[in-house]
Amino acid sequence: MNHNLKLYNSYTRQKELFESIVPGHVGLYVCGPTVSGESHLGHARPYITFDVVQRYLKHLGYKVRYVRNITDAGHFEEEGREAQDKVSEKAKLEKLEPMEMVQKYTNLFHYGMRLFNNDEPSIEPTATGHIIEQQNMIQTIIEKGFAYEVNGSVYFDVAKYAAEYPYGKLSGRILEDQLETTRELDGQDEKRNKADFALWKNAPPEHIMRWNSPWGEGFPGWHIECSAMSAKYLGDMFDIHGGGMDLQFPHHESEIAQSTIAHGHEPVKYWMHNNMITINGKKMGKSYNNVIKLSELFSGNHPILAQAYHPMVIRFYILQTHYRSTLDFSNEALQGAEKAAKRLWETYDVLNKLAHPGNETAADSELDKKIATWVAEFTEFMEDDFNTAKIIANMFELAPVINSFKGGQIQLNAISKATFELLKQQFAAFLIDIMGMQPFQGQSNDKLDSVMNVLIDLRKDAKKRKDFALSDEIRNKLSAAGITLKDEKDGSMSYTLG
RNA sequence: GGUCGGAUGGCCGAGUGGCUAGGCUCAGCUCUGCAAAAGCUGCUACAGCGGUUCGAAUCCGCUUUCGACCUCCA
Repeated sequence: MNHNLKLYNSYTRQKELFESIVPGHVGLYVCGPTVSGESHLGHARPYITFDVVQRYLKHLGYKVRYVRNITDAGHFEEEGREAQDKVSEKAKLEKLEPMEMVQKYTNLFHYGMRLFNNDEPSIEPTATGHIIEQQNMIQTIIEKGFAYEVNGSVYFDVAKYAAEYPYGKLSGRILEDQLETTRELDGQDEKRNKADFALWKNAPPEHIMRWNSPWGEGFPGWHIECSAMSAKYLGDMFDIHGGGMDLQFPHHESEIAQSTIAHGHEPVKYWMHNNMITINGKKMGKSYNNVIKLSELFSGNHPILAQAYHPMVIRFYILQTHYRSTLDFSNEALQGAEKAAKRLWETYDVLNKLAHPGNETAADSELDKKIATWVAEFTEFMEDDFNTAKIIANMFELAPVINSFKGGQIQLNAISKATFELLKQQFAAFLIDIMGMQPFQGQSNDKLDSVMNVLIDLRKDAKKRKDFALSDEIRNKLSAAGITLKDEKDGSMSYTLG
């Protein structure tokens, strides 16, 4: 593979040259959603971020197997309280079958992903569909002596693990701190150490989701699903594991520990973590009760929202910032992103309609060189840890030039045919194929086109007769209907929807 | 309390030891019957205090301040 892709590995805390384990192939695992509720703006970030990652890897020529799970078993545990299953608990409240609710939120999630124009993962495994795999993995860990069973539950022995392996390396924490902060055990506690985490939980009688196991009826612990499913579909050592930074500990740290024992080595070559979306400086998340759901975002139906935002505006807004920086939500920021995204898209349209005269040498070699540089930097920036923010900045450097070609301020022969073709091809490749942008204004169609042509002819005629009252009326009424008419320099007229 | 990461102009945001990031907003101009769009021009920056350096917003230290994780979280 001919590239110089560097990505920031959270595990080593530095940018590393990407080299796939199997030449020509990439295994990518991204922690998917827990479908016990509707996805919100915060969830959009990892899935858009890693969509671009897998798009770029494909662009480089890799065959990518992209696995993104659906957590539908809802196996969470809460310290100091009886283990409970949030999925089944909420289902009772809503009087739905657990799987009915899981299905509903899974569908909503998929709907959102499609609107964002995220490619579908190659495999989207569910936790409930891989109970056997999870049990097998737990069994292996028990056999190797790193897990113990108590009253139908199985726990991972973190202290024993940490004696031999660097537990806490990914999240940068020291186990001693965790072990020392022993809190009072409230009788219920079965763990040998506070830091131990559940691989399998015994299900209390009221628990709806339950499966048979060698340890009795129960349900899998939180972390084991990702380890079991990634190993099944990507092998016990795969290239990239992605997810939100908030999953680094304990989720990903535990994945490393489990897999290391089960397979005898670490499971992942490169760990990638996206930063959070914040609102008023605070992380958007259910614990803060400050989420804006995707459906609210698209409809504008939320007290904080000044308007509705198109999915492509959200995508652009997310890509305008580097994925490892926090990104603060505000109406102002979204509105800025909306204008910028529209202008960029229109520039792309303009570029597509330009016809180069065909000269081999550039009339303005300096401009020619500048353009070639800006275009070449698309690749350079992408390969520097997926810096889409800088790519977009370069596209805006190009925008005035492209528009000037159309406006006539700059002649197209200023640049060579080769440079023009490269510009056109790379602009499309990065904007459409790699960053995954698509048109976000209303799509026109043949019928609308013919209706509009009638109106445009009427207006042209009115203008010719200097009947500006009529020409303005046509334009104003269309504008009220959400259609914008533009008088082009050459006397023609064009229209845009929305 | 522990660990880690930020503080950039009206807003959002990139980034680097010396070279205009970019976008949005705002003002002026060109074009236009008028608009819109587009183009051109302009406007505010690198939290504070020290240090290293010929030179730091960029490296180091301290201070102030915000946040993330340590519990479910993308």
